[in-house]
Amino acid sequence: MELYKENQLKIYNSLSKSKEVFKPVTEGRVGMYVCGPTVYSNVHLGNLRTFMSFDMVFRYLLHLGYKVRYVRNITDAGHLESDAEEGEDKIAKKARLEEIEPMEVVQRYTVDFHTITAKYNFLPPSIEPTATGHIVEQIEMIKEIMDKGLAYEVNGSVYFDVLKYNEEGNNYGILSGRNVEDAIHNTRALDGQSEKKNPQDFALWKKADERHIMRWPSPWGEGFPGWHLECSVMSSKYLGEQIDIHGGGMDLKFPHHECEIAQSHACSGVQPVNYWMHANMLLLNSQKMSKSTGNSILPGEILTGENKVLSKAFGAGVVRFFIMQANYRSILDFSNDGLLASEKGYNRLMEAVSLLDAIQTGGSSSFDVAKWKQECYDAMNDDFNTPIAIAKLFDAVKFINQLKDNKATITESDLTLLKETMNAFVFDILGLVNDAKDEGSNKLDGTVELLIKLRKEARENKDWALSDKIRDELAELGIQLKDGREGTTFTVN
RNA sequence: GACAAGGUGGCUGAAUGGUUUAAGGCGACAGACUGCAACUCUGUUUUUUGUGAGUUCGAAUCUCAUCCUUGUCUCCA
Repeated sequence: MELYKENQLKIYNSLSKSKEVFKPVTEGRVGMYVCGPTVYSNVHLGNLRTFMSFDMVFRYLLHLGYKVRYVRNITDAGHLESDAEEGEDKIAKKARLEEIEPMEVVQRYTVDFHTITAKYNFLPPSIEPTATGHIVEQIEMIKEIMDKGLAYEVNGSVYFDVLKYNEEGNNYGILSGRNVEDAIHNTRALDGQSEKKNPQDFALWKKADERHIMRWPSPWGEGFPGWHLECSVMSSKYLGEQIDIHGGGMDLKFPHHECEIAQSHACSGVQPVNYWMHANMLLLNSQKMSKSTGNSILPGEILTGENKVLSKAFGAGVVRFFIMQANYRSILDFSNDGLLASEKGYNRLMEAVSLLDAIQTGGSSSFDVAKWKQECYDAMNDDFNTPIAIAKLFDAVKFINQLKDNKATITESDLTLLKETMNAFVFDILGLVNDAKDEGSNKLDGTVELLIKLRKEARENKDWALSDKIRDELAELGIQLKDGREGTTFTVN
């Protein structure tokens, strides 16, 4: 029997602002859409956290036995600059600065994005559609919205008529809690000579001026699609009119997701998303990340240590563990101290998992493995509460260490259950990787074993100066010797 | 200004009315181990939940006020 039948998953729905029992449209299948990266620069660390949260959601749904179609788009059409660079496309701007083709920029940062997500052990989505690959569908959707009378053309651009949409009994603002009247007051002063009917209307299609490189023909002339349209188009194309889960960063709630709801609802007449999930933001050293103040770091720079923010390089598994120790809906403070603490905890967890293969079984168990297992699932079923799940894993770590010291006992069947559950949660669900695993080569092993042997001889001769020299200099190289009852072992840090 | 998400121990970070005299990780302290350490293990430790009122038999959890942080305010993940 599939695990989802015995686990009642609850998800916090941003739309209702409450935890709801998860019930997919089609039993046993889940359609999930997550707003993907804009590929005109390296993926932002905060963005990576969002994607990592949904990678965990994807993993847990798969673990529960759902057939999941996970769609995460690539925004490669670029968007307008919000500052004085009027009418210029972000990707086109970058391309001009670097004197290369726009699609070259797209390609470079798409590859970078895939490289980074692979390093952080993300599962690839089921479909990764691009905005530029769906221009035809986007034009079709605009036509459909115009046919319903909810969009209008001005000078080669098409805008969504928000006021009319609301007059027909809809609620633009249903997700973000904003009301349309306030929006008028807040934007009127800034938006004097707009060609829009109302300031809160948003663009579905934008006319391209001469300088705009990325452009496509349309019934309204040459132009490019509005930012919000691609997600409506691609989610309905691959997941249908009503999808189960739509995810993204908190910052996308308004206007992006609000506009998505309006566009999709205008076409289909139904609420397009059953469960809206929003991952919270990330701070760096208790402050917002900003390139201009230097308070920023790229995901790749964490792994190499080439940055001014952290004292050393950290493995992808450590970073992932650190992020999973916080709830996806909480603001997370990324810091050197936080990572150092997580690294220790992470190492303890991994050591315990490694120990599982060498455990002796007995006639009884001094730990209720079945109950513990259920508690792990209960944590995940409660809106993917990974911090609690990890706390539970450390209950098992303590037990495993007691087993190693023969201070606890376990039966054969309980050990099998313990191993299965630990591996499922640590590797399949949390997606952690054992950073240290593949670092030691045979040559290194042999060399260190030789030094351990020399040190052992020195110690037998009470030559503490020599034995300490070997120990300390190896430590400086990142090789830590561990003197145990049955001899000396080592780990590579 | 409006809307949204938050403010919990030395740090990180759970718990949304009573089984929590606030989980787990890190740190600190003590013991075991060690030639001494480190590692590891075992045990102990700290806060009364931004501030001020209120509701309740009972509040971190609900209400009100106030301060602070972060995000967003229409083409910026």
